[in-house]
Amino acid sequence: MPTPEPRDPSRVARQAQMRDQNLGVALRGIVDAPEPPSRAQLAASEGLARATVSGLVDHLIEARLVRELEPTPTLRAGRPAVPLAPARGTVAGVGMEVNVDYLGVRAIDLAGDVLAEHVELDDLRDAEPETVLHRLAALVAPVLDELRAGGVRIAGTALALPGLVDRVTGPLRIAPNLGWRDVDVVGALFALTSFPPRVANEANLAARAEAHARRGSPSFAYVSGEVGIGGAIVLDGEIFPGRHGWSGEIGHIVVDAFRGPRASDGSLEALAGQDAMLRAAGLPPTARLDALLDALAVDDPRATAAVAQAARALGVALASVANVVDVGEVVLGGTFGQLFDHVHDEVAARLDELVIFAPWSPLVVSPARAGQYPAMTGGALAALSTVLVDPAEWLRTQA
Amino acid sequence: MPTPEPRDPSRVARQAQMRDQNLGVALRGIVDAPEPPSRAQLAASEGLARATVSGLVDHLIEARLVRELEPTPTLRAGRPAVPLAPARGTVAGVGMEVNVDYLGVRAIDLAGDVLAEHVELDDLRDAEPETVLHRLAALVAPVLDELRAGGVRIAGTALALPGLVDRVTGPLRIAPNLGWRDVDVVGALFALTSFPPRVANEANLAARAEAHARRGSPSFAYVSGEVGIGGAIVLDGEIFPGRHGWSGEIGHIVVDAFRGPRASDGSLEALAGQDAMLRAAGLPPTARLDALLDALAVDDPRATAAVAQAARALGVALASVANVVDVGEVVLGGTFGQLFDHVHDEVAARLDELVIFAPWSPLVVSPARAGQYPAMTGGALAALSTVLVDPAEWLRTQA
DNA sequence: CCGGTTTAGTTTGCCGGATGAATTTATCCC
DNA sequence: GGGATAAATTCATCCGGCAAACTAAACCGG
Repeated sequence: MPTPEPRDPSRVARQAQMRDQNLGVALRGIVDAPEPPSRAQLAASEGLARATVSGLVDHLIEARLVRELEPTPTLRAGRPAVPLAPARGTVAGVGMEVNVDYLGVRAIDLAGDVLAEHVELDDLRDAEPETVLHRLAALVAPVLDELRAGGVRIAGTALALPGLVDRVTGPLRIAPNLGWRDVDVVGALFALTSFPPRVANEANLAARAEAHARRGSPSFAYVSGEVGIGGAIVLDGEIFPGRHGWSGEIGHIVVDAFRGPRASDGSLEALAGQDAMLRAAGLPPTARLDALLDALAVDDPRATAAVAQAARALGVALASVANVVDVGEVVLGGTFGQLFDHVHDEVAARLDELVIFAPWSPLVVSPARAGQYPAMTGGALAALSTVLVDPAEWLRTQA
Repeated sequence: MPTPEPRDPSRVARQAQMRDQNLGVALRGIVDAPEPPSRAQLAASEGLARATVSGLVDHLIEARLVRELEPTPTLRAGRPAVPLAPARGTVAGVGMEVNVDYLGVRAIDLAGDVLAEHVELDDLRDAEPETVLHRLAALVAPVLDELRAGGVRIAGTALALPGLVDRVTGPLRIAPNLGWRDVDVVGALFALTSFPPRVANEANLAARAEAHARRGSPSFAYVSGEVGIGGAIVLDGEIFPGRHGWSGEIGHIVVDAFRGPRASDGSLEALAGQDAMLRAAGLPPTARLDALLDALAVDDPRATAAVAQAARALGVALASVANVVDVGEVVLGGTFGQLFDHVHDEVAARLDELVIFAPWSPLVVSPARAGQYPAMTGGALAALSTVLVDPAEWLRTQA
C-alpha cells in the first residue's frame, strides 16, 4: 500500500479549529477597526451571532489581548455599548534592523504604540556579521528584559536586513551592500537573545509597515530606495512573499538590456541606485543624499539630469511590475520618498504610457508615509501577526 | 449610529459551512489524486475521520460527481478498498477561444476527458466582434445541446481572448491583435447561448491548463507567444489573478527603455513578438512561423540572429519577472514552445545571470506540455473549478 | 419618580456535524 | 473453517455556533 502521503490539512474544517479561527476573526476585527467596536457591532460586521462574539471577547479579555473602554455617553436610548480596543502594553512585537548606516530595535504593542526604541547610527558596510550581531543583541537584550519585567509578553522578534533572506530555512543568503553572504543570522541571534527571530528582507518589512499605515487592505508596489533598491508587492494588505520570501527585487529589473557587456549593467539599481545618481550628478561617491537634494534645490543641471534619468528608469521598471502583477498604486519610500517631488511626474508619465490597463484604471504614485525606519516597525508588526493570525494557538504556546 | 459596514464574512467559521467545505476537500482529494484513493486513504490524507469521509463520499456519489471503481485484487489481507474516481460524463466545463487564427470549443468532464471539441481555422484579425461571436455561438450551441441531451450538466463556460478582460465587471477592454476594444462579450454570448460565460485572458487560461498538466501545484511563469506575447504567473497551481485579472502582461515589460522615442519601442513584444522576429529574419510579414523554423533548420544567419536577439529580450524580461515574484520555473508556450530548442540556452543563461536568487535556487526553463489550444482546455477547467471549489453550493444552484 | 422603549449583552436549549469506539463486511492465510 | 487484517458503517458523544428569551442599562415622556 502506498503510504498515505499527508497532504496539507489546512483546508479541512474541524470544530476544534472553528473556535480558534473565530477567535482570530474577533481579535482582528477589534484591532483593525477604525473605531473601537462593541460586541454587537462586531457580531454584525463579522456575521456572527451576538452570543458567539460575547464568548470570544470574554476569552480575549481574559487573555489580556483586548480591553473594554468606558462606555461613551451617547444620546441614544438603550443600554450603552462597551467599546472594545486592543490591550495596551500586554504583548509586544519586536522589530530589529541592520542596515548600511544604522542598526536598531523597536517594540510595538497590539494597540500600535511604541513601547521601546533604540537606534545606533554607524557605517556598517563591510563590518563583520558577528560583531554587528553582537552589537544588535546588546541593544535588544535589555529591551526584552525590561518589557518582560513589566509584564509584557513578547510575541516574537523579527530582523530586517537589506538582502536576500531564505524564508524557509532561515539564513541570510546575500546582502551586497553589507558585504554579508550565507550568514546564519537566526542561529546567531537565537544564541544571543534566546529568541528565534524571523528574518526578512528590509523592503518587505517596510512595505508591511506601509500597508499598516494605510489601513484597509491596500494593494501597491513598494519601492525602497536605500543604498540598493529593494521593493515589495502588497496585495490586499498582505505582503506577497513568493516561494522563499525573495519577491519584490525590483532593483534587479533590467530596463536597458543592451547597455553594457553584461545585461545587469542596465538594471534599475545600476541606473537609479544612490551611487549611480550621485555619480551622474557629479557628486563624490562619499556624498550623501542631502548633497543631491541641495543641488536640486538650486537647479543644478547635472543633478536635475541625473534624477530625471533615474526617474525614467524607475518609471519603466515600475510599469513592468504593474503589468505583471496588476497593482494600481506605487509607493515610493526611502531615497525615492525624499526625492518624491522630483521624480513623481516622470514616474507617473511612464506608468501612464506603458501600463496596458492605465486607460481603464489609472495608476497612483504616492510617497511612503510609514515614518522613519519603517522596516523596524514592519518587523514588529510581523512578530505581532503571530498573535493576530491565530491567537488561540499563540496562547497555547505561551501557557 | 454608523451603519455596521458588512465586512468580508468569508473568514468566519460556521458549522453550516463546515460540511460544504469538507465536501470540497473530499472532491478535490479524489479528483487531484494521482491514483484513485479509497475512503480510508482519503481520510488519512486529508486528516478527517473515516466516518466523516464516508458521509461526504456518499453525498458525492449520489450527486454523480464521484464514482466507485471495482476493487482491484490486492494481495493483502483485509477487506479490499473501493477506489474512488471522478465521475465521467456527468458534468462538463466548456472552454471557448477566439484568437487571431482560429476559434473553437472544447468540453471536458471531471475526469479530464474531452467530451466534445470543434475548431475552425480562419484569420479573424479585424473581423467584427459581433460576427465572430455569432460564429462562436453557432459552434457552441449544438455542443451544449448535445451534452445536455446526454445527461451532462454544464458547470459553466469560459471564453479565452487574446486581450485585457475585466474580471470584475466582465467586458473585454482591449484585444490589440483582434482589433477589438470595449466589447461586452459576456452580454453578447449570454444572449446567444443563454449561458453567462466567464471571460479571461488567453494566456491566463493556457497557464491554467499547463498547471493542470503538471499536477502537484507547480509554480512557474508562463509565456504564451502568439501574435502578441502574453503570460501568466502560476503559484502553487493557482493562477495569480491580480486585482482585475490583468496580471502577467509580460509582453509589455520594457527591456530597452532608451531604444526609441517611445519607451514602448523597447517592450518585449516589440522586440520578440512574432512580427518582429519575422521582420528581423528578413521574412515577409505575411510569413508564418513555419517559414522561420525552416530558415533556422538550414542555419540561415539572419533567422538565427533574429531568434537570438528575441531570446535575449525574452530572457531578460523573464528574469525581471522571477526577481519580482520569486518563481523558480519558466514555461515557454505558443511560438516560444515551438522555438524552444532555439531559445532555451539563451533564456536560461540570462536567468542565471540576472536573477538574484539563481545561485541558491537555479531556474528551470521548460516547454509547455498542455497540448494544442491550451487556452480552450484552461477555460473548460476554469468552468469546472466552480464545481470543485464548492460542490455543495454548486449542487444547490443546480437543484 | 415611574413605566415604556430601545439597545447591549448574557443565558439557555437546540441542532448540525465532526469524532472515536464498536461493529459489520470482505478479503487473505493457514 | 477459523483467525488475522483492513475497509466501511453505525452509534453515542461532544463541541460550538445559533436563535430566542431574558436581563441590564440607558433615554424619554408624563
